[in-house]
Amino acid sequence: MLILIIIIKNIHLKIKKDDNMYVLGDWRRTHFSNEITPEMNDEEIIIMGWAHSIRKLGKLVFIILRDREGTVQIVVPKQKVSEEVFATAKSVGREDVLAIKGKVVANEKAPAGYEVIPIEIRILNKADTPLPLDPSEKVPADIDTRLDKRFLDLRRPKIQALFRLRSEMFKSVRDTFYDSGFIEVNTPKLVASATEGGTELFPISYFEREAFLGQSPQLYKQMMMAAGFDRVFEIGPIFRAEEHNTRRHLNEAISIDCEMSFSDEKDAMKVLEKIVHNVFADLYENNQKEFQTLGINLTVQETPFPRLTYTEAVDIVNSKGIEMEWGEDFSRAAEKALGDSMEGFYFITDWPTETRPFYTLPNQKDPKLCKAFDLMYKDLEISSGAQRNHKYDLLVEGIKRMGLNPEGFGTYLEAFKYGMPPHAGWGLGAERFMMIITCQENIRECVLFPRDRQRLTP
RNA sequence: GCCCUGGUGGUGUAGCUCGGCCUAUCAUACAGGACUGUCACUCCUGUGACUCGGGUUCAAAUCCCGGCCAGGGCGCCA
Repeated sequence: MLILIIIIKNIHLKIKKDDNMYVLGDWRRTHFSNEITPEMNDEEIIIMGWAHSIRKLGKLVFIILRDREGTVQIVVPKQKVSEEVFATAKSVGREDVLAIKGKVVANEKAPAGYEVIPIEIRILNKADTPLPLDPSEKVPADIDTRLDKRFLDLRRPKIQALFRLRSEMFKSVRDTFYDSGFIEVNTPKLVASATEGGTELFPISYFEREAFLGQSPQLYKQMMMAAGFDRVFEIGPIFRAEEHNTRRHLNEAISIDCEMSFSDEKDAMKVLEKIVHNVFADLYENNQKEFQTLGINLTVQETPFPRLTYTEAVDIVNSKGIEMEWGEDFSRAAEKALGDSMEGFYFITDWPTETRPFYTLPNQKDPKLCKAFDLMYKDLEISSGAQRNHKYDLLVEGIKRMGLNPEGFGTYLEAFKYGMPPHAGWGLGAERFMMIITCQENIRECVLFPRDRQRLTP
């Protein structure tokens, strides 16, 4: 008889619990974890998130609930909660999605000085077991495993912090652009021809024609100068079909691009270093929490950044015992030699014209050199730019010299015939910039779903 | 594309040099049990793996060859 009663009671409990399974109902979150304080003692709140870790101690259960902003300890003492709440708490598994209505209790024994005693727990969704990787970081996982299960990897507080910083970086960049008189534009990523030369493009099928994914907004943003926008910027994807296999290359990346009229390369460099400096200053000011989570001590480098001519840089490389001819681009060994002798950000200016694309303006006095620059951080190139060639005839000449066919450039070239102002600009690799800000060795860490030579999923 | 290193439970690893005592180590995870202050809880019991193909050998996780994949380096990357 007693057994029968227990069984019936259990069934009853189970049905009641199932009623609240997966049901959000009219519950809405009242607080994120970081909005709760010990001063809220006795206040009733609703919190929602994931079961980060669970410790069951017989008649006492601790659930660490994790949301976007952090964690909060839920304590479930059998004597202080209903039988149903206690049973639900005992059934919670790691990474289950929970909604908890409960009371804040100030308690020195709790990690944050407060904890929450639940009045009702709703399991909004169960997580399958075992988890394909451990979001609580007890056991490390290879980057390959992590990227395969990225949705779970992204739950880790460190990874969340990194992508929060990425978002804040873009916000800061936009703020500085807007404050400096730039207009944000969007240019096509489906393009008709590969005539720009240089990098390999991804061919795609465009109805009955072949098209390509854009390698750079370069030609379009220059046309915006002919359009009279004066100063434009674009933040968008670029695609490069190079079979590179390194920790600092991606086949799909985000490029922060700008172009400015009635300006030379020195003006462009000033905008670039202002953007970079402001990002560091803004993140330093507003995001210490994220840097703490990542264990990074951010230092803000003052402007102006050091300027080094290409010729000076070659001398430094050679003085370090790395052989390099004037006129060559820097090899990895050369970049590393430069990185050894330079701290933080620096510019390399006055490049040999031959090493730069056709749209770069050669120096009038010494046409062997051109008005191009790279922004480096130690041994990593993060941006390159230049004053552009705004004279139609010189541009056509440049295109021919690079072995390209001017006829393939269509409207781009035409834009130079009907009133193109002198202009300059640059492109900054967002992921490489993030590598520097967050001290990452592998660029894949800075993208939600990286695309590289082998990886096309998830 | 080239060079180096590697691929062992869900995850991360030990074992490989010198083949057999491997019925494969440990941690974590997972399942069950005990526990009212955990915070990497603790304790007990249990589940779960040798990248694929070929070869050498009485015998292969271990040695050889090839494929695939990964990590690192280089090249390529206007």
